[in-house]
Amino acid sequence: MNGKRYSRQRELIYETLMHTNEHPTAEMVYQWLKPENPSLSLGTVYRNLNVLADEGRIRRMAFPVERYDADLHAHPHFRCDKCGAVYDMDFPYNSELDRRALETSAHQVEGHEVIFHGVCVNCKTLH
Amino acid sequence: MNGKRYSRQRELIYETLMHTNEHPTAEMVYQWLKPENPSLSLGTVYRNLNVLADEGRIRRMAFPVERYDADLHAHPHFRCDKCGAVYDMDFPYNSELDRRALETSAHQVEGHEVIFHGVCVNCKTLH
DNA sequence: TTAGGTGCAAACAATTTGCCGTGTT
DNA sequence: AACACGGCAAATTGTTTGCACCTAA
Repeated sequence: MNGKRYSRQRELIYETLMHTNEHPTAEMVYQWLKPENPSLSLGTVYRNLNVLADEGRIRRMAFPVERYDADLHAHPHFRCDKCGAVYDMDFPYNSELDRRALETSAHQVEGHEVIFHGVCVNCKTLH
Repeated sequence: MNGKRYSRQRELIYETLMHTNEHPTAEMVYQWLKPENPSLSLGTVYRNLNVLADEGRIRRMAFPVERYDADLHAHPHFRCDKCGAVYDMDFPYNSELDRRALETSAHQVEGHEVIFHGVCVNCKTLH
C-alpha cells in the first residue's frame, strides 16, 4: 500500500548523483536537469532527494541548522540522529591526518573536523 | 574607524555560549536570553553571533546548505572555505575511532565523518 | 558628537507542503 | 481503477538587512 513505483524523475536525479563527484545541492541538480527536462520542478527534486536519502540510496551531508560553539579548541563532536543535539567528545586532535590529507590531495588543507553520530544517552534511555 | 565597542547584548550572547556545552542554534540562544531581556531581538542574536564568529571568538559549525552524495561508502570530504565546493578524499575509514568513542562516551556511536577544510586546488590557482 | 549597536519588520533563501491533474501498475 | 507522483504555488523555516532610534566612547 505504501510502495514506491518507478518514476522517471527520481531515476534521473539518482543517475545524476551517481555520475558526479560534486556533492551537489538540490538547486544544482535542478539546474543541471532543467534544460533537458523543462517541466521538472524544484519541489520534485527536493522530494526525491529526500525519498532517496530515506531509502538509503544516497546520503545527506549537512547539519540542518547552524550551531555555534565558544570552545575554540579543536575537538570532535557527536550529533544525535534522533533529537539533533550536539555533544563534545573528548579526543585529542589528530594533526597527522591533516599532513596525510595534504600529501594525498592537491588542496591546501588547513584542518579537519570529526563528527560522530548515533543515538545520544538521552534518547537511548528515554526509549 | 571600524572598531567594535562594548555591547551588553553581545557580551550576554558570548557569555551564554561560554557557559553551555549544547552548541546552541541562534534560536536557542534567543529563547534562553529572552525572558531576562524582553527587548532582545532575534536579529540582534544573529548579528552578534556573526560578529563573534568573524572575530574568531566563537565557531560556526555547519555546512551552509544541504548537499547530497550517492557514494554510500564511508569516506572523508574536503570543503573549500572560499567557494564552498566539496571534494572526496581517499582515506580508509577508521572504525577504531568509533570503538574508542563508544568507550569514552555514553552515546550509542554508530559512525563518524571526517571533514577537512582549507582552500581547494581550483581557488588556489585562480588567485 | 558620532560611529556603531539595537529593535523591528520586511526581505531573502532554503526547503516543505497542499492541491489537483497525470502516470504507473 | 487506485494510488503514487509531479508541477505549481503558497507556506514554513532559517537568516539577513534597511531604517529610525539609541548608546558607548
